[in-house]
Amino acid sequence: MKRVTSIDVARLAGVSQSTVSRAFTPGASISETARRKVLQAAAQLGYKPSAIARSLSTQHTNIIGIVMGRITSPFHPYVLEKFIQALQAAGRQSLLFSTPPDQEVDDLLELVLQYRVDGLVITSATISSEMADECIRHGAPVVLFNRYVLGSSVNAVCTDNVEAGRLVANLLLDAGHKRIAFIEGKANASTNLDRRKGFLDRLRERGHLSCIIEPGDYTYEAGFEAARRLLERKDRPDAIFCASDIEAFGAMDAARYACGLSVPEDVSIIGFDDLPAAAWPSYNLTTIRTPVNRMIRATLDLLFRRLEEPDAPPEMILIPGALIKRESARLPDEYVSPPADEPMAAGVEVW
Amino acid sequence: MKRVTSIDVARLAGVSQSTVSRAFTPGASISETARRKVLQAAAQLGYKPSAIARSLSTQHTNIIGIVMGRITSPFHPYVLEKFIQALQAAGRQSLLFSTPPDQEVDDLLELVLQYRVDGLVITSATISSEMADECIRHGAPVVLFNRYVLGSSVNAVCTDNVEAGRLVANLLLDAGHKRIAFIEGKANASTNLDRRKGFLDRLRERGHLSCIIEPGDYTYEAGFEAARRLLERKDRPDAIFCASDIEAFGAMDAARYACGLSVPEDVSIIGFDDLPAAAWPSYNLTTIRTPVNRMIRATLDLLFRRLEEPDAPPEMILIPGALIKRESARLPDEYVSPPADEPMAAGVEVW
DNA sequence: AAAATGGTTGCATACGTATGCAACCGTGAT
DNA sequence: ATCACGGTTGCATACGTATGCAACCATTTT
Repeated sequence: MKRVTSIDVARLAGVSQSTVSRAFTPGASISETARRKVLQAAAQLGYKPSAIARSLSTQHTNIIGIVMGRITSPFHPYVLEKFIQALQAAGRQSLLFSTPPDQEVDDLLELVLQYRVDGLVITSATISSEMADECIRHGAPVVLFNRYVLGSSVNAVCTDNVEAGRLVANLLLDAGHKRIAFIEGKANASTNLDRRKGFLDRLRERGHLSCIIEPGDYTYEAGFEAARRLLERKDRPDAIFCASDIEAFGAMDAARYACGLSVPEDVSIIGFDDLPAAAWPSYNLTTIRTPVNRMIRATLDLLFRRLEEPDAPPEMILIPGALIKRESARLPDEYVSPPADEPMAAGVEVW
Repeated sequence: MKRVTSIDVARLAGVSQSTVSRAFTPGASISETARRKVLQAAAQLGYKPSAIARSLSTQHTNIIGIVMGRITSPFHPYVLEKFIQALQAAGRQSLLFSTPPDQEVDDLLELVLQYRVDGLVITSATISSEMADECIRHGAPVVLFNRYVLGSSVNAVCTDNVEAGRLVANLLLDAGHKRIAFIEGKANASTNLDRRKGFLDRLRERGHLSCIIEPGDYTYEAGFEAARRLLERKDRPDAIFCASDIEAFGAMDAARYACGLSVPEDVSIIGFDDLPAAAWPSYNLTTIRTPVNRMIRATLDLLFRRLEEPDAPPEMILIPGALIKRESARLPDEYVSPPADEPMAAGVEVW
């Protein structure tokens, strides 16, 4: 099973290897007749140029590395699909990595860099500024998606989680809720931390000092159990802000099926993300929509700009979320949300 | 920004380039002292071996191509995550492609092969035997996941959709349902076709000739609308088999919130897949569990065997699904399902 | 002491493509 | 007819690593 190379094609077409190469290089200096001869010979032999050899020669691979924490987390598949298809459309390939529970991102980076990726998108995982610099030094600019590094030494695109947390605090207080609780996401995820911080800060600023905090981990089960614990207390909360929709679903099911309560009559529940299921009548969840599409666009835009100019100073782009008002929470009527991003949907054009 | 190569390291360490190469090749013939010298020099220079150059030299890339129809389809993210992590653990990388709505798999294959992948997993998309042979000829064995090619000329791992369809037919008839309907998945997906075929064939074999078929496309919205149409008929069905869980969720919501019916008192609903949400109390869906974990294991196993022996005759592996009995359907008590695969969960070890 | 053995090392080359450079060709201008 | 010029082509080399082969060394065997 001998591999067919450009030399074989050249021989058959009666030209030099250079000419074969040029026939496959758009914009190269080659006559139409030569190109036709070459392409015909190539087809006859079943020749496909080797991207590996080309990469070695040109010093770039056209490969973008994507490092994703957990692919199964809500809306990550959506992000991944949009990324991949946009990159494909831009003539680039995606080398995908997922950090297993026990592994650090830094170990993976070693591998990623060995494959000489042209650039790198890291989703829902952080890297140190030093590692980012190391990537730059190896010629691969990095953009963080949904994470950022304080001091802004790394390119990053992120939801404004703090501001969104503050918004929810305002809304719940404005609607007259008295006993307010928060169900956390994964303990030290920056998204969770920021949402909590904005929420608690704003509550405190408005003189509401007691907020019960239940631990969670961005799963349905955690939301269910946390809500059950909350709703079985004697000082049962009348409003629960969940750090994610998926936990909010668990919380609603706990309220209804484990505690026999009504939502929002007995307790208001607010989520975060606006997953497609949030619109299903079973939940009809009031939630903060993460501006995924805008984030994806911003990330690709930033990445492509950095591919051109790797040494430009890092940018950090913060995009606001927006409230999507449905039926799971009592909220003031007068509030109107600023225009939200499009919802997650197959047809959305990101690039 | 000069790239640091093995030659630079060799110079600093006072050895030959070959020795540097060997220091990074497990099992190569090199003394402990030399290896240490090299590794130290490499660390000092920030050297990382180039996987590209290595690939060119060794004639294999350690890259597996993964072609996935829609990443956002139910349980695909799960499959992808398991694949990626298992491949990573086996020291291989994943080049991921997703077929956009308008593109054919065959065009993508061209690209995939240019990157000289060592092997190829294709999920929820089919390729012709000719293309599979072409891949083999280029040194990349192919395994289809969740699809197969008739005539069994391509390696494939698949749920036994026909048999599962027959099972559901039996169960619904045994429970005494009279007006039975089927909500389809994506029109010409083989999974949809096979489920329908098994279901209808078995109904017919048992003398039940009338089954209303509503079109669908594997989405919540389609399930919702299809069920609404069904349930507004004067000869309202008393049982609906949905080609997927996600459609079943839509169907249940339509029954409850659009038609004011009770499930399963007024209508039995059965799904397919056993998504995590099927176990949530809001749905509590009776469904056929797709044996994803077994399928993933079988696929990886088959792939790894073919990487060793690319020319072995193709295998087609069919894995049975199992009924997961919950509360959305009236079914005979006596039926006990054979042992099911583990449910989809983060902790499941696939490799 | 000589020879055989096994472990290390370096040399030279292969892997497949891209591209700078010089050579070449034909065309139109002078 | 000569020259300049732009478009094509081939030659030669670079890209960074792996590896067969021969040379080398230290150790053990005879």
